[in-house]
Amino acid sequence: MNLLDEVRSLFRPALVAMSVDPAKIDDYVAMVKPAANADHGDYQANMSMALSKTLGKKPTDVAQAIIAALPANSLVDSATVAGPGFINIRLKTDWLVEQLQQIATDERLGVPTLASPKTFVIDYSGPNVAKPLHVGHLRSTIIGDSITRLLRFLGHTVISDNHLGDWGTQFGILLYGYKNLLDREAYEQNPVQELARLYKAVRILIKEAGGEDEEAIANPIAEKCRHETAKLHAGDEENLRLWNEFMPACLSELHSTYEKLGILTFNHELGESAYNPELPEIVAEQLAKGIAFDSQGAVVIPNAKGNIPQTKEELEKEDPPALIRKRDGAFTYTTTDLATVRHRVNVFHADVLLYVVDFRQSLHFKTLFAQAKRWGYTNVEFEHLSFGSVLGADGKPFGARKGAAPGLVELLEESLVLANKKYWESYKSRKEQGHDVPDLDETEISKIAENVGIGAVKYADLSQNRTSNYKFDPEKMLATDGNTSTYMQFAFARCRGIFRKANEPEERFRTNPPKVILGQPTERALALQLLRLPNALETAAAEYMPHHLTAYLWDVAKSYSSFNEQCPVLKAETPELRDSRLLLVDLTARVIHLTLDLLGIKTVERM
RNA sequence: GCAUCCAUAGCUCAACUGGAUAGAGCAUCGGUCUACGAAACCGAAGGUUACUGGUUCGACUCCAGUUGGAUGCACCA
Repeated sequence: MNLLDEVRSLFRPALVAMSVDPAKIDDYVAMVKPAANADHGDYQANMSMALSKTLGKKPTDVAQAIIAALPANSLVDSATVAGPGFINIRLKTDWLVEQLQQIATDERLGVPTLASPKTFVIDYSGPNVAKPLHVGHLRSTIIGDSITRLLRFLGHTVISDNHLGDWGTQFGILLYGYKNLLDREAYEQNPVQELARLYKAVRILIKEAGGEDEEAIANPIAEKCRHETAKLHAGDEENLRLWNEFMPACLSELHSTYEKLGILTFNHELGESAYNPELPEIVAEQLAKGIAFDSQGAVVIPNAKGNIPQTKEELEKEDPPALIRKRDGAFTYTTTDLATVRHRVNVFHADVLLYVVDFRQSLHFKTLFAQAKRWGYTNVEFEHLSFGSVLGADGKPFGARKGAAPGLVELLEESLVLANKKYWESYKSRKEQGHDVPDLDETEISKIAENVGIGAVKYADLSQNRTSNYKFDPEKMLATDGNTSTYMQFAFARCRGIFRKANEPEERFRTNPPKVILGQPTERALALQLLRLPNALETAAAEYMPHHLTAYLWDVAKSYSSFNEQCPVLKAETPELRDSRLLLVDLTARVIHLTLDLLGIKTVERM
């Protein structure tokens, strides 16, 4: 049950009755929204002003007419005209009470399952497996993880595929390092650590050899690394053997980081290497179909406009074509991405392909999607879910080339230590105040610190609009006050604390819920927020924007805190009121738990 | 040079896609605990939404231009 849709459904017949242009009714109905200001009621309808011209009446008269034409219903308490022609709607409290009772018995808390689910293939994280993850990898990984969870909860089939960078220049670096700088003993003891050391050591050598521009052709070390990569791609036996030896180590390192982050296991991890055998055939097919062309010794595909600009003048005016086979015969990531499209549609039967990748690749995806359509994938929806860069304190992006970005594992570790410290601070101050504070065992405390610490890092990122750039500020990321996961986890822990003290099984409130009494304004406000869950999830899913979930959580948790302040639960005046409030508390806990879970963040019973 | 994105309170960000008085959090100032958890609550202050025009009942949002920034632009991925 979606509150907003319920209200909107009343306006449709009213607008039809007023003979509004049928083609535009959807647009007008969409002008029913949650009230921007709670003083104006629960919902507001803004179509009267827009309609006034076509109907030739004053906006306020139009509003009156719409109100008069609303069908009989049990949910609207009052609909009044305000200002230049706004319609303010207040819902019947009795109706809210009924809805609360319904969602209490619903495992999905009122969120409907989709009538027509789709199959999504979502591509996110996609790290270079030879490098340790840094803060720049955080966004793709956790945004993708959250979108996967959300779409699945709504009922879609979501196949997650981690398109690993496992075949590129970074292996050339490892191969060069292995052949020239290896500490054999260290490698045998701990291959992952030694490979990481080699990787860093070679990067430093490259930097020293080439000065600022480490990719300069003149850089002898970089050249040797490229040579190793080329040999690998050409099937050189030794390099291939080493690649097979390195991969398990690299992957286990990567997976251990994912585990620390607490993200879902990928359904597939088909990296670049997986598609390598298909690439020659793909280029051949596209050439044969006349959708790829020889150009200057390479094979290219047209830009999104369908052109292949070649001269300097032409290239200055529009986007370049993309290479799918280089002059030297090697393939590019565009070729590989075309292979992934084919695989995801033909083998995974995707209806929608999602790519959670940095906004800097938007030109690449624009070109890729256009080519995929020319190739025949016209019934598939392509979405590049781009996100902004991670910026340093100076406001400049952490270029992958600068290599100065803080490591992800270190950041998580730092957050965890801080959360542990906060726990003991809280423990101490509560003891001093005479609270009855249980002495938890060490494993439980470290579990709490982990969930709070990791949650803080994830939430800080997910709570921002993904399209904007992201200033990496450890202090803000590790903050535990304000709009943070800690606040939500705290609200949840308080809910659970009440139930512990009440000594009541939650089951009673979920199988045979008591009648809710919405006497206090804070009770009603909380109830309304709880009922808005389906709407929040739909909004977040429609735009693949997890920050709508955090905004909703923040509203719920704030409403709960105010309620908690003003409405005693266990000491409520009557048993009926106590029951009513216990139900609200249980629902709040369930809503917070669910929404945090969709963000990939865990709750804790105590903190 | 061309293209994409961006510019909102001191700082970090919202604004449900064109609606009422542009909202939060930090930071600042003031008020709340013999306790259902103060990791909290209540309040104050803080704005010419970069600038200039335009579109219309109505613009942070759409259009044009200006300034400033980020990013991308054929053999890295």
